[in-house]
Parts: sequence; C-alpha cells; structure tokens
Amino acid sequence: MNEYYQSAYKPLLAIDCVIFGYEKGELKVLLTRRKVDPYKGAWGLATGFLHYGESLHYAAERVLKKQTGLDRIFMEQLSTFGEVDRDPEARVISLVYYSLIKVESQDEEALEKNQAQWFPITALPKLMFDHETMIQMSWGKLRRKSRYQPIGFELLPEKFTLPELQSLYEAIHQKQFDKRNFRKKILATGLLKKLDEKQKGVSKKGAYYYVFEEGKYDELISQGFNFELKSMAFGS
Amino acid sequence: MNEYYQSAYKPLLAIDCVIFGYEKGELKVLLTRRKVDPYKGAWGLATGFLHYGESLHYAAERVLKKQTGLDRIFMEQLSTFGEVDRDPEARVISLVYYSLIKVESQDEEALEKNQAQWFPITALPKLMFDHETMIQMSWGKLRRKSRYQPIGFELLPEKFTLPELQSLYEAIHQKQFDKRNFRKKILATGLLKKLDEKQKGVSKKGAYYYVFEEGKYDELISQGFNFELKSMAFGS
DNA sequence: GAGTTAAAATGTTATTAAAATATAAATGTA
DNA sequence: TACATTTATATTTTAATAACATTTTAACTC
Repeated sequence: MNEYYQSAYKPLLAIDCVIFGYEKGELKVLLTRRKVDPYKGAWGLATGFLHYGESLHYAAERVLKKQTGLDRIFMEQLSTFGEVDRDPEARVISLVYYSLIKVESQDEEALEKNQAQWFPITALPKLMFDHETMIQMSWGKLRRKSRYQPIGFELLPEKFTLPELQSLYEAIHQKQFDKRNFRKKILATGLLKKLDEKQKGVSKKGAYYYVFEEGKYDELISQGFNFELKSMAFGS
Repeated sequence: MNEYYQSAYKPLLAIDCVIFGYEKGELKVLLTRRKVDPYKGAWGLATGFLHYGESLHYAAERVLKKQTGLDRIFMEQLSTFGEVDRDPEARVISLVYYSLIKVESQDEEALEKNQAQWFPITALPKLMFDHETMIQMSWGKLRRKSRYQPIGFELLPEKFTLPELQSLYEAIHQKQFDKRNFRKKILATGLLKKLDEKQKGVSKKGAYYYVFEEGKYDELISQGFNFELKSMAFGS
C-alpha cells in the first residue's frame, strides 16, 4: 500500500439500523439501551462498528441478527451521517440501514439480552446523537417507497387480510384511506393470492386471508413492468 | 476515548463525485484520469479522502471545487459503496455524491489541471473500480428526481428557452416528449418566469427566454406544497 | 415585398386513472 | 328471525394524462 493510501485519515465507521415493525395497528421502531460509557443507558438504534474484512451489507446483517435473532431481513441503505461532532466522544461516520421485520417471528430472547424495546413511531423516547433524524428519514423513505413498491408485506405475517393490510398502510402514512379504493388498487396489482380461509374472531363476517406472491412480483419486474410509475393513491 | 472506540477497525473513507453537465443536447459526466499507481491513468470519478475534522458534506464540496473550480454546486448524497475488494489496493469505503453543474460557468483551467474531460453518458470509457455502477445509479436517481422536483434547471444557464428545457429532459430520460404537453405541464408549476427577450439565431421565429424562480419554489415548499406528489409525465 | 418555410405558441379532444359515492353479501348476536 | 357490523362488489364523478390540430412569428427566397 503506497503513500497515497497510507497517509490518509481513517475515521471510525458505525452501522446503525432502524428496525421497523408493525404491531397492534401501530408502526414501531426497535430501540436499545447503550451499553457503554459515555451516555450508557441512553436509547438508540441497534449499532456496531464495521469489522475488518467485512462488506457493509454483511455488517448490517450482523447487527440486525444480533439485535433481533433474525436472518434474511428486508434491508436497505438509507444514508450516511458524518457531522464532525455527531458523536462527541470520537469521530464516527455512521452508515444507516433501515429494515422491516415481521414482529411475530422475532427472537424474544435476543430482545431481552439487548435490553431492546419496541416504541410506536409516534411516541419515541429521547434518543442519543442524531438517531431521531435517522428514524424520521427512514420513515420518510418507507412512506415514499411503499407508494410505488409492494414493500409493506415485509411487515405482516405470511397471511393477512385486506383490512389488516390497509391498517398497515394507514399506520405508515398516518392517514385514512377509502377501503373500497384501497382494495381495488391493491388487487389490481395482481400480486396478492386469495386463500380459501377466512379470519375468525375479529369481525362477524370474517375477512379472507391473502398471501403476497413474491414469485409473481419478480416475474413482473423481470418483464420490465415498472411499479415505480404506478402510483398508489387510495383516495381520501 | 475508551476501549469501545479504541479497538474498532478503521477503514479509509473516500468521497467520489459524479458530476453531471448538459452540453450540445447531451447529458454528460465529468471524468478524470487517476494520478497515482496502481491504475495510474485510468478514467474515474473526481475523488478524495475524507480529511481530519471535516464533515462529509464539506469534503464533497472540496472535491467538487478542486475538480471544477466551482462553489455552491447542487449536490446530494447517492449511496455508500463498501465491497471488500472494490479497490484492490486497500480497504476503501466510498461515499458517493452526485452533482449538477452549469457547464458554461466552469473553470477551464481546473479542468485541464485535473486532466478532466466530459463524456456523454451514453458513451462512457472503461472506468476503474465500481465507478460505472456509481454513475448509472446516479443517473437513475437524477431521472427519478427530475420527475418530481424542478432539478433540471441546475444544468442550464440562468436563462433558457422551453425547447432547450425539453431537450434537457429528453436527454435525461432518453425519451421524446410531446412539446405541447411538456410546455403546458412545465408552465403549470408556476416556477418559470417569461422574459421579454427572444433567443436569436437558433430558429426563425425565436423562442422566449425563461428563468427559474427559485424564490417561488422555496415559497411553495414552505407552504407545504408537495411537488413530490405531482408527477411530471409529458405524454408520448 | 409577397410567398414560402420552419419552429414556436396556443388550443381542443380522447383516454385513462383517481376519488367519491352506492349497494349487496356474510355472519355473529339479540 | 331480524339486526348490526364489516366485508365485498359495483358505479359515478372528477381530474390528470396523452394524443391530436391550428395559429403565429420571423427569417429566407424569388
């Protein structure tokens, strides 16, 4: 390695993960208490430093796995934060990923071990550093993305009803949609498969369960079908 | 600084800049030849390592200033690239910014000094590392963004005609638009001010010049007006 | 200097998507 | 058995997009 590389400044690189979940009709974020001084005990995002020989993507998966016990999580880069004194203790560049998990499939043990806790996105505690900004930006990205891509399914169980899916969208957008228009638009994508089974115990009539057909989605994408251009506005 | 920070691995952090320009009806990218071994002389993006005590944003501005001689350039973070062997010589994490400049206002001297050269985006030379991917992703972001935000003006001179603006959009999207619909939509935003002056020497009739009213844009944004929801499709 | 030409500017119609509104069907409960 | 609730389907209205037609302007030609 020559002088060009040798002489350059090297900052610390942290991976911070915004973990979204959906529970009891609310969009939630998984937070954890900081384990080291200074600011020990402060609420913040799941985090870890990049390790030697590890790709960014892999590092994010490692942090997520440690926090939730889950593998193969939907995950995407948000942005990189690098204000000089964002961490007053040292110069740390933070690469932020946001992820969507199915709350019911998470590892309770991992949660407890990390002193992690779910918070409704509308009622977050005071957070350390710039983590509040990271969460708000992630939420914004989730809102925008969910309008053009079938991304919400990552937050729901395998099978779900249309009223449940609508509630999720309403939690993400903090806005009521018209149920008739919502149903029409969602079904028009052709990405949902109706099951023969009805949900029991929630409503009198009972709503049919649906599953998201990932295969069909991949197929349409590979055919050059562009969901990004089909907006998803559901009326009032 | 305690053990938690002290023991962590520190990678190199590079800032790579995709610089877009518009010239002679074509969308172009400013490239430069690498000045150090290995791969000395290979084409690539304007680049620089993060300096001690410098914010990411500032570092990007520094790299841009050095390459183009220009200040106050429109600039936005694209993404961060961190495959382990993306630079075979050392572990370098690359933070990519893309920027839009007015070609006619650039500093020719800075160009020459950096052995920099404009390439049409449709005819790029072989590029080092993952720079080709960075450019393609930036172009994608520019395409998406230009549909929802009045971003194209950054690439044009202060005053421009509507046919010129349309040609720019066509270069960005690699697609022909209907001139009547284009004009209607663009003017409907209320962001353009017609000047009394006509362009001479290009067409017989001559097209009126317009300027982009940044003030009006900021005003609408601050009033909560959301351009992001107003799509900009221009027909055929 | 009247007629020709090419591009700019303005205007209209058809099509499609979104929003709003109306009605019917299923099932647990009174 | 009728009542209430919410699921499911269908229709109308409105607005946005796409497609198409005409007029205006000024340089150029003969």
